[in-house]
Amino acid sequence: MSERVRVRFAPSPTGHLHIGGARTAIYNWAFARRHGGTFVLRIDDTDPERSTQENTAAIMSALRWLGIQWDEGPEVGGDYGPYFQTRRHASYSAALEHLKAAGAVYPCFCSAEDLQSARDAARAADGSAGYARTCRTLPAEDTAARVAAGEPHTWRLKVRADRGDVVFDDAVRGESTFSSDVLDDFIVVRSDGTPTYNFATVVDDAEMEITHIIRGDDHLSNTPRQILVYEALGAPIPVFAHLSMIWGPDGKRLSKRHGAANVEDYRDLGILPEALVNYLALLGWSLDDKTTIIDAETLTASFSLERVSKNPAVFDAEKLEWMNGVYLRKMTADQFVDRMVPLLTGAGFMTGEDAAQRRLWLLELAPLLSDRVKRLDEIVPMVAFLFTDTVTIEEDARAKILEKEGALAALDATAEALGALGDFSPPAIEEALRSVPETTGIKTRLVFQAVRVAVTGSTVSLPLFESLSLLGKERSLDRIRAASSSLAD
RNA sequence: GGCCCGUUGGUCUAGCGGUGAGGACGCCGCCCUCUCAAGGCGGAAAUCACGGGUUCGAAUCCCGUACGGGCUACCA
Repeated sequence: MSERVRVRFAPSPTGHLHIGGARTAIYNWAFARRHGGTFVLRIDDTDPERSTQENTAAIMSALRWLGIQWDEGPEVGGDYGPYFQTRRHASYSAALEHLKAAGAVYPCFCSAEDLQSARDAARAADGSAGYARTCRTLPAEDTAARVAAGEPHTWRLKVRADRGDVVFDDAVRGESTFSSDVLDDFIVVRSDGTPTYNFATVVDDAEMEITHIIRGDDHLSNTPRQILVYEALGAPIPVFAHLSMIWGPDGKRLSKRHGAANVEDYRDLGILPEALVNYLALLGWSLDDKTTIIDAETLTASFSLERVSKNPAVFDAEKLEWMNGVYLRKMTADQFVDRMVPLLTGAGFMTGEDAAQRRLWLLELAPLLSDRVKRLDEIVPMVAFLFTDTVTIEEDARAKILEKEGALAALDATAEALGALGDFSPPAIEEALRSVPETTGIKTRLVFQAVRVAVTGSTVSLPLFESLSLLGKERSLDRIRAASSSLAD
């Protein structure tokens, strides 16, 4: 592995960036960084039906959001472009010509329908499914004539009769062997002249001098075919590393059926990119026996294929959220405020201008939030009471607290104590509030809860003294008095 | 059906012939405490899928079985 490392992430833009794809990208990226190699992004858009530019843009923006920078690829360029398969036809036809000249490929005139029925029959008979090589033995003069006459045909790879088993050493799963009799003469170029996936990827990977192919498990069975293409092309065979799948809780491949399955779903839920990268990095790879929080720097300094686990992993959204909370708590107040401002303006609580003017106020609010939030989207409901003129008191909060014996007296006494305050700082408020139980004999717990309900509308809220201080004296008193008079009725 | 791959607490994992099988999430309890969190401490939770070997000794090595997954296209 002393050669220079070149790896690639080659998504097909048939959808947005999936969690599984994101992990594959992270592993490739980390591997490249670890070895001082090159990480290339290539868009495998050879499926014209489902590939869209919108998806390509979404994938790239998701990667950038994650902090996964590619060294070569769309928008950044590189010496091995173009980086879209749809623009690489010249390479594929050149490769095909090369194979034709070498006699490594032959035309097949079978129709898709015939192939299908032959396949069905073969499978029913003996379980085999490969192509019967009907056209392989056609005389060369005839096939040349038919091709020249424009008869529809595909091109198939002529697997050498003496090839034997295909054996390769997968960097994560070890030695894998595929028996030669499951290797049929598969199609490399379709009747419309476009390359099949197994052909296009190999041509590209060979031309781009990719040294390590780190990809999903679902490509494991394709690997022997691809090795055959490398051999036919006379290109060096890269190291393969197959990553196991990411499952939903039901043991099926993670998908939209399970809820959020795309990177941007998690972004919208208020997950931090560094938390998602951390979580995915450790979903199938480990640094040692205890590391659970790992930053990008450590990851890119220590990632290794040897420590990638072979078994599939169930995606645990709860653990991701816990981890997100860890990152949220690690942020400084300034960083946290930067993250919350868009949410507050988005909720219509304040304008960007307000946010700038009230920066100090926001900085006081931030630490109250960061300790009790796992996702950014929990912030808005938690702070809503600070941005409304009045507050709606929850039904059972009213029944459970305000209608209790002594609550009314507690509110009145609190209004009085607070009204006398000049300094409306949390410590001053605390002192005033603590005096209420002393003078009235009402339990502290009831006093505090009554005030909390009156001011926030709920029995659960941010810390009381700070909440009152942030709300301001006037609004706090208004709410306490309003609750009191509603009770007096 | 055929071919491949996988199997350590509910989940992610450590382990690479001799451990009381370690950590994390989640769960439960206690402490802290103005509610909720956060934090601290403690606990329950794994016959290492099962059955055979190999070995003085297997979660670790070998062979089967079961279960799960992937591939089996002129999709990627």
